[in-house]
Amino acid sequence: MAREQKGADAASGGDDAGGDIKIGGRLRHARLMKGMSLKDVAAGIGVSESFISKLENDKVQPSLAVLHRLVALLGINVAAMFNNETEGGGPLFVMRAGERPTITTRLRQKTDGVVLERLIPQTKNALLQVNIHQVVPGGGSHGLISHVGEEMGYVLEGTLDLTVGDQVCRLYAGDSFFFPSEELHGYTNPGDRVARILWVNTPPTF
Amino acid sequence: MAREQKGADAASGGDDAGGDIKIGGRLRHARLMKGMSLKDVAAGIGVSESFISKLENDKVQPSLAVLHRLVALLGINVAAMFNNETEGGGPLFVMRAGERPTITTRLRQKTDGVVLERLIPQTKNALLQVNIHQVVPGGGSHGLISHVGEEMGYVLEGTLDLTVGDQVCRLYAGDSFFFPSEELHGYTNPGDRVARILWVNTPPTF
DNA sequence: ACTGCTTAGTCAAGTTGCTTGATTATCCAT
DNA sequence: ATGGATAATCAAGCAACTTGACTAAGCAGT
Repeated sequence: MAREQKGADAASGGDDAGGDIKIGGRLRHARLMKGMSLKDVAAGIGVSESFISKLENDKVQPSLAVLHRLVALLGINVAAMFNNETEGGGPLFVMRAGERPTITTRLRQKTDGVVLERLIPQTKNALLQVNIHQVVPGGGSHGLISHVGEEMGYVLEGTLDLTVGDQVCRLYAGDSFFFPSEELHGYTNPGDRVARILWVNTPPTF
Repeated sequence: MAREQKGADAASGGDDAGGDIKIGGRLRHARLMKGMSLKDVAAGIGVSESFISKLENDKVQPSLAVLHRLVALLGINVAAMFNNETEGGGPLFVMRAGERPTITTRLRQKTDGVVLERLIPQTKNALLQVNIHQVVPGGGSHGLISHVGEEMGYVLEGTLDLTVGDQVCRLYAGDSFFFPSEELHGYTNPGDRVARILWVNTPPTF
């Protein structure tokens, strides 16, 4: 009686739930962004902790009701789960060295001579935000930004005085840094030539 | 889940071992940079896991023999424990240009002559994973990885042939790229000198 | 309706990574 | 020796997460 049975998910390679779209990774990302644990999320939407675990590992598909509560709690929208399309032709998006858009950010007058150069497309639901900050000598960003997530940077050239919390650190070309975005952070260029820093944020939303 | 910081023992009166120099934080940083667990380190130098924990929490001072094995395993030198540079206390994590661990990784696939240089510590639930890939001429990684998330890169120097899905693109110094990690991707270095690419993944949950 | 299959969701046990308290072993100074 | 400090171990515990067995609800097809 035991017939050939499975075959259903053979195409999608494993024990994921039914071969549907995989949203687990994005859910996990959004959760980690908010600094929540499985238990937090589970309690927040009224399901079990293990169920969230299975969701994030694509072992199950949530019902619409659950999904709705979930995205509401995580501060994302349902659309963010499904559009994995980068606009344009293929999935690969390349921006050439001289052809990237530069944004002169003078959010306030405190942002002296910082030019942002966008390295990746800014889709609305992106998980990454990467820019090259060009800071003129004496310039800097005294942003008292404090958002969730993590950020890191790599000094391409020049010198940078980076302040994070109450730590100040002078960075030179080739140095890299990392800190949780909750910390207040700002920077200035103490050198006498332009500093260029490749800066990575996650996530850009919220 | 806010991060609990405890921060009480800064005044050297706490339960740290003997009021000596505190090397725990640096040991932990070095360990995280290598992406190792307490158990890994403990097994690597032949002590118990809990002992490493106490070391990193400055509950105990290692013997010279243990310290020697420790720094050998972590790829640091004993001097790095005692020069009172910036790092140690706060949330900011800085890796100097020449001091980053390089991992001659043979990822699962054939990874010909690719050296990874880790730019940020590798914790379990990190949202970012950033490395500099050093690819020798003719070398490359044909990783058939397909995980959830996004990734991007920035060519620091050299030339790279990047394959994503069925697209192939030749990249030069200063170019940047971006694609969703679900796509199969690999790369080779078609040039005649080393290529260095700053590579960002999110999330590294696989 | 009934039967059977699939699957969202729960409960409990297991795993991992780390911390802590109690205990033993080792060194060093009287 | 002998006692005290402490390096190091063992075992228990905790928190975050995963996994397997189970329950229940939906949706087919006779």
